Amino acid sequence: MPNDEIIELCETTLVDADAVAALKPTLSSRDELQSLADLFNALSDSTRLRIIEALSRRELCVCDLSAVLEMSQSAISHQLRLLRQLRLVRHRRSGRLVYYSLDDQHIHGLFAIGYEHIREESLRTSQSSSRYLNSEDAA
Amino acid sequence: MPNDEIIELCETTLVDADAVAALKPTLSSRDELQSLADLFNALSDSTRLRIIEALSRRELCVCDLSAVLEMSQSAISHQLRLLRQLRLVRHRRSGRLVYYSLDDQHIHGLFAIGYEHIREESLRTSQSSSRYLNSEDAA
DNA sequence: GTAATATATGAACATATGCTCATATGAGGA
DNA sequence: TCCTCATATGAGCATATGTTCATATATTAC
Repeated sequence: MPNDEIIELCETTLVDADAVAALKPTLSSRDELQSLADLFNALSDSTRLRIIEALSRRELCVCDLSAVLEMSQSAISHQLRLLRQLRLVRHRRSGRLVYYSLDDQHIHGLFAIGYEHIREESLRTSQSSSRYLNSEDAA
Repeated sequence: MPNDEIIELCETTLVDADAVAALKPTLSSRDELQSLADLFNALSDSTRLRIIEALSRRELCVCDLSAVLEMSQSAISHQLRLLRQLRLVRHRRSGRLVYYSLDDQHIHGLFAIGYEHIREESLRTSQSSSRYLNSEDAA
């Protein structure tokens, strides 16, 4: 692939050129960060999170998942495909049924930390409504 | 808001009706999972991850961030707005410059776990290419 | 073999998203 | 005041995404 086209972004002024130069080589590669982004992207949709939470409790076949989420079988299957491709779920066939289960221990950790964030965030916003700080950006 | 419209999804057959009925009330609310999804969504784009990683090293003004990422000031500003609204970054004004920094300890944990996943995943895929399992879903 | 059923998948559609471009805002210096 | 510069933001556009609908595939029962 044709890498490194000439980038002309010299519109910007540097405030701390040394810091910028020192920082750049220490950052992760774009590929790595893209993979990370793909992982988080799998968790960025509430339907997929609902699927993941349900599967974290027990293995389920597609039709039961469909019933749990009250969504169409097709919608569930499409999302399962995505989760499968990212290796976040595992599947096994049993006759006509296909059972899905979680295939990643990291997900529990990500959920746990995510929940901490949500909880503290709801605290923060309820505080800031009765306080003088950060009246902006509350959208 | 008009909640609970009549949902008719009885197209699906239940395999384990008891399990489904038992599982449903134990799951998180849709609002909670939507908030979680919003958080992960903020991390689901590589530009934003690059911004977050840079800010995790040091506070930066917009123009230096722009230089570090080699992207336009406008693109960076738009993404910073999103991160600000989600309270993931903090900003302070200094004359004409605006300095941004990370405003969330959870992000480090999310990054760490995410990286573990990536690393193991790259192991798994390099293994499976020389093995007989999982020839499918390798996309 | 055929029929029935569980799941997978392609196409289509509406909506969301990330960038660019042009411009607005806000602060400092003349 | 007027000008300059750093940042913010709205509009527009191209692409991505989540769902539905129709249909394909795979397995069991007959």
